[in-house]
Amino acid sequence: MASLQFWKPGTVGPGSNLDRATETEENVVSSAPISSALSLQAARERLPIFKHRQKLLYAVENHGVVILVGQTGSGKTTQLPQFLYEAGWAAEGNRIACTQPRRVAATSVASRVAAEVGTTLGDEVGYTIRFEDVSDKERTRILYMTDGMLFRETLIDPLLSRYSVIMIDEAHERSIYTDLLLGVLKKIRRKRPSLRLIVSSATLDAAAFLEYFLSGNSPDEATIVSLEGRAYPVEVAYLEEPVPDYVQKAAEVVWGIHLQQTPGDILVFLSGRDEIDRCLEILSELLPTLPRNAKRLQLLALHAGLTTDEQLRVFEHAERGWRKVIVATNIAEASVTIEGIKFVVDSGFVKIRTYNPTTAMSSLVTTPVSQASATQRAGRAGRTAPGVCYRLYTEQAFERLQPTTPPEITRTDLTTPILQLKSLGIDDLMKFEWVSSPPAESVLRALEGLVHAGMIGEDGRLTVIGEKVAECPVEVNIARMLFASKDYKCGEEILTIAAMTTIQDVFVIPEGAAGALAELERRKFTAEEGDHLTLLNAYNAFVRYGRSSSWCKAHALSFRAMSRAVSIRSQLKKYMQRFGLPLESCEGDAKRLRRCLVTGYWRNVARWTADGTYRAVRGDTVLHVHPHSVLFTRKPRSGWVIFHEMEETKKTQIRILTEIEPDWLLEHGHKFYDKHSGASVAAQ
DNA sequence: GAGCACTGC
Repeated sequence: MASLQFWKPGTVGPGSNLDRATETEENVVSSAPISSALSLQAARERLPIFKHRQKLLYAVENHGVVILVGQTGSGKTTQLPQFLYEAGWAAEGNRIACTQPRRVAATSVASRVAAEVGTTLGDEVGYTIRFEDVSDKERTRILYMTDGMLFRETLIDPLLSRYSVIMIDEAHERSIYTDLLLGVLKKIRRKRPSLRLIVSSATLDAAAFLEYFLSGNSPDEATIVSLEGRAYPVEVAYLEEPVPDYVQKAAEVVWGIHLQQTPGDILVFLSGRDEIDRCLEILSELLPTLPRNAKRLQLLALHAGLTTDEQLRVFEHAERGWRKVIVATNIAEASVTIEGIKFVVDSGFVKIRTYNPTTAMSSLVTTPVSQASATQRAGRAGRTAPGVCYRLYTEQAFERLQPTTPPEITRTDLTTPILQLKSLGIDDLMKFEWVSSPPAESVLRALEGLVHAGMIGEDGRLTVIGEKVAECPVEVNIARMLFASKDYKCGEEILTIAAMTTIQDVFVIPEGAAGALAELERRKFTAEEGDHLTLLNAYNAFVRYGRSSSWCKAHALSFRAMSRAVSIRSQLKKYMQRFGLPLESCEGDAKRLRRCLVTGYWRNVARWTADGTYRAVRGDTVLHVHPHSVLFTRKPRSGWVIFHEMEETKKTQIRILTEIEPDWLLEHGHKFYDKHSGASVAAQ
């Protein structure tokens, strides 16, 4: 059984100043009810950031870029935009923007600040996220938004002329849009020096951001301002010896903490759903051995695959005499904040998606976390009181971890980002000042793909269709399909399919017996042609039965995902109308519809083989059908399929398949060879 | 016969 004497202690985090300000957390979804603007104002002024007010305003006044180093709880996100507002930065029709990598953060912070300012949300203080614009064109002075939204705005207003100050929050997370925005903003600053930037970041990355903005500029272009945080100290304990099975060890450690009877909830970081289930299973087998007088242990899972209701359960307070243990994926590292966590158990692993430009394949692999990640995880134990973090690896192993996680831009398909940069008039990508350069191979492959798809001409400039597709918030191949629907007279259906393929986890298949029932429900939508038409059926049924959540529940569909599909569809519909693409129905002519699908997916073709797997026509890779596919159990009659995406996990899998006829590929002028017979099966 | 880390437009 777990015994904690093997641990070697150490400490991270700030000093133990327990005389703290009243809790007024930012970025917390479940915040306390708002009593009155007056008491909020009092709470506001107790925040540590108030001591730095003059220093901050001076820095913004005198430098183009301020790198702001401050921990969660310093109040930067809620207070700094207000300081700037009060200091007159939003005068004369100017706006102050603050970007967030996530939608919930943008909305929850905006509503908090609106309350502090004493205004209705959407008036002086507002937010803009995809599908929701709660702001006023004339009156909004402080605007919270997702970084993706602000990047999109640069496509319409390349100098972002409405804004006087732009604060890029959580920049250390290095989302792809954060990186693209920083690159574009550096360029904008040269053309419009009156624009001020604030880049908010964790300590580790501040120097890199400073160096980035100073490069090629005068020394007073950028400066660093540090704020003290308000987190509590977290004691860190390492294993003395590595363990072979960290899932087993995680369960043992949780059990050990629990038996010690020190109060406080436990948060465990594992890499995925499988591990979470296994860990919870081990713990539930131990439950009967719990001494009669001991506290009870409430076991909870937290990962993105759960329904909203299931996710919300982790926020409920444990009943008297119970302790919560939440076994989570990386979702609990930054996206979801749970109050009252006193113990963190960190496996030191995370699943990371990386893109290989050479094979055009992405892979999802369990990888050791970075030191920055491990520090962030540990910090989850010290939000409301001092805490302890148990790392399931040795201190030497921690020292060997890479300092930060590689930014998303270095491990993703750049097709869409590059199309958008081109649309911004950035034609020479080699001269673009990336915060972190993506691999040259990625840039080249993306350009090559864009030329193939007809988005970029031989001169390297955007084509007419390329200009339009750059505006569309979908992947390039999907956009191509939308445009081709005009020729195949199936705009209505392709629009639905485009929306459905961009959402994830449409079908909710629970564990155990309920899962088998859900599988049967799912089959009711099955189209024999494949998954694209099955998704179309599910969408049409959802709309026909009144878009109801109870209907979704009864048919194993995610109401959240389906509602999102409705929003995406109506957004894409506006683009189609703008581009003069007709919304005709194929009137049940599935063949026409499938031929249209080929216009988008002609690079994703696979051929069935006798052992039930497929071979990629490009690259000859062995491909496994994802178990959620309606073609998982069935051979396609023609033996040929197109697929939406492929991903390497333990095996290389393809998701969302549709059967096609090989000669339809002829229309795309691409040549494929049958590797076994050597015969050209489709040639121009 | 078997599986999907997390975001965002």
